[in-house]
Amino acid sequence: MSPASNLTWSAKPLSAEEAATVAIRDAILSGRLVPGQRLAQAELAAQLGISRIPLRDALRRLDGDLVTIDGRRGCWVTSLEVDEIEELYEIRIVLESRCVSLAVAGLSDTEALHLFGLSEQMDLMQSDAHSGYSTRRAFYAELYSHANRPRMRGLILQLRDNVGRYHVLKDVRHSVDAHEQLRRHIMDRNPDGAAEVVVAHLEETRDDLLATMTQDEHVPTLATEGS
Amino acid sequence: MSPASNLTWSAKPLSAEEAATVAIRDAILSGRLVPGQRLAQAELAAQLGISRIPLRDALRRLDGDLVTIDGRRGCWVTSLEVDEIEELYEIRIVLESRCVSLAVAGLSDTEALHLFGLSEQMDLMQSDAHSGYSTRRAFYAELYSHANRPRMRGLILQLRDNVGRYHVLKDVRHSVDAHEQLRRHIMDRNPDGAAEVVVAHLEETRDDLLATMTQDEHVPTLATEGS
DNA sequence: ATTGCCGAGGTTGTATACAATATTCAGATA
DNA sequence: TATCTGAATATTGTATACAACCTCGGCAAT
Repeated sequence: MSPASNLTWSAKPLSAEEAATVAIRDAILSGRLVPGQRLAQAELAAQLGISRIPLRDALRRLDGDLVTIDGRRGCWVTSLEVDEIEELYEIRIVLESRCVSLAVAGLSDTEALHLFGLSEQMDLMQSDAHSGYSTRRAFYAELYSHANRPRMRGLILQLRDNVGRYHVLKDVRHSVDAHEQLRRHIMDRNPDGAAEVVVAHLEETRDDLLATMTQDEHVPTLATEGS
Repeated sequence: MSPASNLTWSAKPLSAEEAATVAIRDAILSGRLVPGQRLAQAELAAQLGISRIPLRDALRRLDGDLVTIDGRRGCWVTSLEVDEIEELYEIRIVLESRCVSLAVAGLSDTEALHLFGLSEQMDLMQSDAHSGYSTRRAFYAELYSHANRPRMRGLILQLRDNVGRYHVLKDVRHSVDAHEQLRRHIMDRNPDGAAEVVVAHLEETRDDLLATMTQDEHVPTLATEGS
């Protein structure tokens, strides 16, 4: 159809709003902007070298997800309470169990093998926390794409990002263990087994996160303390 | 707790952006703006009596849901293909079965009775299609609020609105039937039964919609024909 | 000491004006 | 006749300027 040289979506002239959107999203996901932090339009626009108009567009686009806008009172990085995190994990469990089941059921041989290799690479190169998160996200994005449910996949990745910001650097032993089981179910084309592993992994991850949040008693709410 | 006189959220000075958001959303949900219809900023802003800036904010807020923005090429009312509608119904089934189960399980006596009466009223006053949809939506919004899952409830209502625009005036016999069964399960505090009824009802509604869409062969895609 | 009431400062919302890009239609050419 | 080119037109993106509102001090009164 088209030459491979142009398949890279080369040199798209990113608009200021799109650039601001990815910049703010990346800053929030990487932890440079912490939950509860105020997002002043003038300051952010100056930092990004753009006007307030495209910045406002970007904030509106992220509103209700990573950013919370409260009318004329301003906007902050969305801060999640313990109850909300529990609920988000519940939604993830419902959606991801279905999605991984569909994905594994429809895998071809080469696709299964590709995912197997991707999963092994993922467990090997665990450098820092942020790149590790990014690698795991890419793996699940690839895996879920085989379910042929684009809206469900988008919702899942959105929920994942929403709750992933709260994970601090922790031991990933049971994560590696779960991935090994998942690899086996992928090669065996076992949808139910894969769904069980994903559900168990999500529950464990959720409990770990809630444990650290409650014991630290450092639930970020509004963070009005300055630098 | 608080006097009923002030519980109506009285006289909130709606901003131009909020007014535009609800106006556009209502126009799309009521069918005055059909799927695929172009949304020219200048024209819409003039109709609403506001500038383009708050209108753009409103469109950005609806983007990805009821409105599709494609860079500098403009925005349209989101048009759903058959595959997308099937997927949205699949997500609804997964989420709503869980949500109705949780809601019915935690119902008090007075709450159950209140929902029972609401459901009966709903089946009696079936005036036109639009107000009927609105009434049913209010019932499910009330029912699902008892599940104490605000994010899940919001997602469900959003999905419901997204797919509800495609329903034309049809016979509602099986709908009345399903509601009667649901009422019984509500009074009996039967979560599993309620979930089964909701799933069956959603599947039937989905099949009806897909049948009319495929037989009419009038799947709205871009609708470039003028008035 | 606590509560209520201003008023200055700062932040957000909105309108206008301009720049950049997509669309369209006329005309020329194969 | 079909297709390609290019300029005119229309629409969107962005910057600046101004208006409206919220916040946070201080001060007075209970």
